[in-house]
Amino acid sequence: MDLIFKALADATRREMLDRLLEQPGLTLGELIAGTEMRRQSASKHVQILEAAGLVTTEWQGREKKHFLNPVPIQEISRRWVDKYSEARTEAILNLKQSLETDSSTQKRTKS
Amino acid sequence: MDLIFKALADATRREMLDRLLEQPGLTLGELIAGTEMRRQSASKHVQILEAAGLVTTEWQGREKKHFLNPVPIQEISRRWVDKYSEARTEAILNLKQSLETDSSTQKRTKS
DNA sequence: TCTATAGGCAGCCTAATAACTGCATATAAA
DNA sequence: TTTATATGCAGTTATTAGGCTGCCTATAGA
Repeated sequence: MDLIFKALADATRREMLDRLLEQPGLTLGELIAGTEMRRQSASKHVQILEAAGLVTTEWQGREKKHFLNPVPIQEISRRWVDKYSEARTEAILNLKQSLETDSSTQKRTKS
Repeated sequence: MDLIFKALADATRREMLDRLLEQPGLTLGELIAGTEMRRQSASKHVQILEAAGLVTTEWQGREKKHFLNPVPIQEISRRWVDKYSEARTEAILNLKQSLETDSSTQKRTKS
């Protein structure tokens, strides 16, 4: 799971996933088209995405086609995000409680 | 959005969120109880979580209570994860396609 | 066969992270 | 009022991350 979160932490990599969502099968060269990035940098990003299972690849001759694999994202969503959804109601209750609490507890103007 | 992904990229911070999910209102001292981490390190993590909107705080006297805010996680899920869910069917089709493609395209044994 | 193209791998450099120490401030309790 | 506790802020250091250059291999096409 850590690999997935780490992979998603970088905006460049999220953009790559977006592009692969729109256009499955892009090659490395196509992925960097229109960007300032060097091929080698993009290659490292792809490695990280592959290690996280977010991208699969397929060689066709000398070209390497890249495909998005949405499954890990969905697993994170199902196994991790969902438990926080259940907390929503409780969180709102907490908030209400704080608001109802005497506002004199809000000292320490510093920070 | 970047702040949220960055905040979630660190396992220590995800553990903090887990603890705040289970026990809302923990203080900084309570948060580091049982860990090897120094208070100052935890404080920085909390700052990052606060900046991402994942944690809200409330002063009570000299104590600072911490609360999980699950909303940003849900927004990410709704606005970002969901679009990848729609890709699932298509991704499976892509996979099928690759499998059906002549396997002789799988050269380059290296790497 | 020769040349151009697609990509991998290694190494280097810089910036961002995450941990720590030391010191300061605010509140609580004796 | 004095002391202990809860936290903040600044600065240092080590590790990680992301980008680049240089060079190598493999395939495609003339």
